[in-house]
Amino acid sequence: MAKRNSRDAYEAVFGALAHAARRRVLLAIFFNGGAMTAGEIAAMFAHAWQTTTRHLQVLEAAGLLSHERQGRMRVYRIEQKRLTLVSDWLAHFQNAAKRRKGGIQNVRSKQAGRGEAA
Amino acid sequence: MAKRNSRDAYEAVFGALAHAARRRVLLAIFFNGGAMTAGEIAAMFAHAWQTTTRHLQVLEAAGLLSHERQGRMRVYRIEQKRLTLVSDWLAHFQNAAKRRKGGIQNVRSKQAGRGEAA
DNA sequence: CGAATATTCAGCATTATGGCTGAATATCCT
DNA sequence: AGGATATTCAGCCATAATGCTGAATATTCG
Repeated sequence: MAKRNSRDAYEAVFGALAHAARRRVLLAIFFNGGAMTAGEIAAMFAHAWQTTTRHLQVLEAAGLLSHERQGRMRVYRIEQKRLTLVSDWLAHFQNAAKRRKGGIQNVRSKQAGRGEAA
Repeated sequence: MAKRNSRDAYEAVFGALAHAARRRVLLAIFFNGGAMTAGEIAAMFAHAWQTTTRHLQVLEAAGLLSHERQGRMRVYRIEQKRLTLVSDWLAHFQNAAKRRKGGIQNVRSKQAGRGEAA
């Protein structure tokens, strides 16, 4: 319970990617074949293992990682598909069609009512 | 002085994208032709204008926006090129070559010394 | 000039984050 | 069983991030 697409999905994914250590974890797991044990991951950082544990939880909560127990160790696997959420978001900016070209020139003369839009 | 590529560039950009309001600002400006006044942007949100001002500063510090004064109003323009930093990062995961396939199977049997690597 | 408009700057309070240390759990080995 | 190994859980603290309100600043208009 925590990854129903859209809504907070973006929130979780972008939030997870906001920390260098977490981005590093994803990259490391990826280049390691897609999976790594918690210990291997924790060993990459200078901070306490427990701190990494928390990062792993954030990544997992965002759906970017999943884990599976293997004996007494825990293997984390990267969920690449989840990253498409980011590329999808970026894709918006590719859509040159919807861009209402002109911008700056006709910018002044608007500025009217301050509506709300949560 | 604060956007020498790499190092903190990723930090700044991913950090800026971590907040929904800021992602919304980028999208809005983009679909508005690439530029919008501070007031127009602030009007999209339910929170105080000053709060938006801060978001705009974060985005600008990350190099995702730039501004220019136009009379008594300030026009913010989106710096799309800066977004390539994100797609570049995502591209790593496309490189199927470097992936050392196999993963899980040979995962146990490692777990050795905990080195540091800030 | 003086009022109105458009915006940012400053400082404050609250909440979120990230890192630490000390348990607690679950396996594995002998 | 008892100890070592692999990890997470809990709770604490310092710092960062967000949102708010009250100035302050620059520009335009009558």
